[in-house]
Amino acid sequence: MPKLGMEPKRRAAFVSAAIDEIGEARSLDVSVAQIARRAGMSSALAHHYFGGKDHMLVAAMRHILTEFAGKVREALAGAHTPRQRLEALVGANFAEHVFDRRKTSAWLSFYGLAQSNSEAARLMRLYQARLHSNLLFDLRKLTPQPDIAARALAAQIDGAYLRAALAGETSGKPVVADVIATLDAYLGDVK
Amino acid sequence: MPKLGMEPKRRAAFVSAAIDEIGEARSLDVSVAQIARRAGMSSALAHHYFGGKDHMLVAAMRHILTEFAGKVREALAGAHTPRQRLEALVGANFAEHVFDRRKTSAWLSFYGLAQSNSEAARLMRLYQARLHSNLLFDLRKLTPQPDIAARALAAQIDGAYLRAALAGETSGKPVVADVIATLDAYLGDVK
Amino acid sequence: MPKLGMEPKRRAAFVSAAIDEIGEARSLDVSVAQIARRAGMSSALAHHYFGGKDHMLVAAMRHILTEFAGKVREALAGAHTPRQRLEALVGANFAEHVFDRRKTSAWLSFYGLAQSNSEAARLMRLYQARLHSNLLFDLRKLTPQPDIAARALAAQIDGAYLRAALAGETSGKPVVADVIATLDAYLGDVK
Amino acid sequence: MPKLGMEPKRRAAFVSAAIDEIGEARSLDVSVAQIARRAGMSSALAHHYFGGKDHMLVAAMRHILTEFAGKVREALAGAHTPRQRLEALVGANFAEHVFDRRKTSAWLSFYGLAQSNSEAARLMRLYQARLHSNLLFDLRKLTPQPDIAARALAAQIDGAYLRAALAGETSGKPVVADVIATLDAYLGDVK
DNA sequence: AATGAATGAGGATTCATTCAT
DNA sequence: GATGAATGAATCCTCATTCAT
Repeated sequence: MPKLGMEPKRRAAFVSAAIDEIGEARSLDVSVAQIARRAGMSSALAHHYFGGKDHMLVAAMRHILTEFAGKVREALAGAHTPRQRLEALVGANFAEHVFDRRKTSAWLSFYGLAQSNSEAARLMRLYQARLHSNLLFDLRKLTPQPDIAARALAAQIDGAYLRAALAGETSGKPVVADVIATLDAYLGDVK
Repeated sequence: MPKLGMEPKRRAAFVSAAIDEIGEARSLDVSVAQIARRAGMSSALAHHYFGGKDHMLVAAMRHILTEFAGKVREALAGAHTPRQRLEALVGANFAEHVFDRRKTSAWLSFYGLAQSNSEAARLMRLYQARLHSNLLFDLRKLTPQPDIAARALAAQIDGAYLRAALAGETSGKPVVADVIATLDAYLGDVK
Repeated sequence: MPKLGMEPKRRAAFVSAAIDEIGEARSLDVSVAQIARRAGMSSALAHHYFGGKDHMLVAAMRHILTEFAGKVREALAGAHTPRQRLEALVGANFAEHVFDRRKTSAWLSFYGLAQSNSEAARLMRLYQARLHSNLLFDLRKLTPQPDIAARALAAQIDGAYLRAALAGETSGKPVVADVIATLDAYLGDVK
Repeated sequence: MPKLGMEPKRRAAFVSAAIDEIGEARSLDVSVAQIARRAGMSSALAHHYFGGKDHMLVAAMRHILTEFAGKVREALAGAHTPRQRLEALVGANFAEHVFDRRKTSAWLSFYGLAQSNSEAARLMRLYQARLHSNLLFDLRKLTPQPDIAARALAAQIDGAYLRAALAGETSGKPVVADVIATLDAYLGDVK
């Protein structure tokens, strides 16, 4: 059974199982054994690869973040004007792929983890910094006060995500319009 | 020994100890025994009063919410125009009393609880509904599209709170200005 | 079932069960669960009372030592001349009660524990200091060089105990004569 | 890659690493993985060579014993009279090479192993028999009661080693004089 | 020969919860 | 009403050992 070079695959399987399990349980209180069972491996192997439960959870968080960053990059690649890029960015934050029930649930749980685990906190700050910087980049070209608008939009995006996730919304579509409305308001475009 | 009428005081002591403990641990993973020790009572008594750990956590959440609602009411009582009331409302959400480190930490942890505990979810929805309705009440008098602005402000308030809490900010002051800026943007008041 | 003031009895039961278990297994590699089962209680209670496995093992070591000290005191109480006292002391070290298979086995295991556990090391030093001081007290009255004789006798006692215990001897009687012979040799009494 | 005739070297490396690891941990509770890591090989290879952890520990014990026997033989080779031989023998038991901290620590741990592992017990008996027989050989030429003196000296040697090792002494020198004093006492040589 | 991969078994420890007093 | 006593269940983690390569 044991083959060479399995580590990356096994790690990915654990991470995926962890996200599923957390998403289903709607809590980080899932046992390593449960995750391992779902991944079809032993809990001992999980420890072998990750060194501990927390490291595995952080790996799961990192995975979600990396995947999300990729989607954002794709979305931005298809946009050309600053306005288009901003709309694409907001859209990416509420895309179906991101708004999957299991992932929103896991993400909300990570807010808890980020309070007590420094590596999780670091990842959370990384996410926040990226979002803010992405917004700022294009807002600079559209308004003389890009900073305040960037902070407002970033906060609204996170808050709207939080509210929608807690409400169990399955689509982020309606929320996108709300965020764009704030963008318009800041740009002074009365509709 | 046991005095009459002690129950409310004891319950309050448990709730207060729970908030402190959660705030310090930055996690809901605190044991009933720890909370009871801090409260100066036995863990058995905690069960006697609350019927279980989760019920006690929900009671703590309810306490924070009730206290917060009182502060909001006070703040609104001192305001007269819609504009003043809105500013007071935003201010109340980031008042020092609310932005205490232990409370922000507990509140963020409750986001996790609200995902798996239906009573906690109910309280969270109650909070959200109140915030939205408070915003809407005054926005109605100021703009023809109060709904979208209310949703935007509510989301920004929650998101900003989240970001500030995660960043470990000790004051909510700077954030207030950001939210008011969005209000101005929606009202078309260019500064 | 739970009664008040049970702690001392329970602790004693755990300690006794621990000695039996260690003695039977001839090793400190016994699980807390095994000890608890033998004591008729749960392993959780063992942790409640002792705070951890090592603390329980040290308590067992302390128990053996305390009991032994009592036996020595008794033996010395019945002796009057220095010579009688020395013989009584040597006899006490190899008395049947002390030479019980389970206890010798546990004691040998404690030599291992004393290497890595500082509290066990402290107890071991206490035992050694007591033996040496007891020997010295009476040798002072019998020889001009009591120190060297005390060290010799103490070492022989421990070494003989070790050898007999490893050999699985069930009686310490023969050994007593050997130690007394050394005493005689030091006192210059040719037999 | 694998070279021929490597087995003896690899085995020796494992044994040496095991002694070091046990000596450092001051306990037999060291994992095969730790030992293998220190030896620069895989834990699987350790099993391949020794067939199991206990066999490896016994091999380590045997190694210490064999090495020690060699030192004793060397020491005896340089001595000519019975008295010289006895002094050389005692000296060898507390020579620096033997009294190395890691080795005393490992040796004390082996007392534990000898209680539950029959092969280790056999080795321990072998050591004891050798010591006794070496002492007896020369004592026969010096005293009419060689037996009792041999037993006394053997016990004192082991006991003194035990006490010195537990006390963390780094030199066995002082102890040698004590043992010789007992020899003198038995031979009736008053100093 | 040598190892990375994998696991089953077991261990200490924690904890919410129950119950007699 | 209040608590010390007690536990069953569960958790994370470790480790000796096996096996395909």
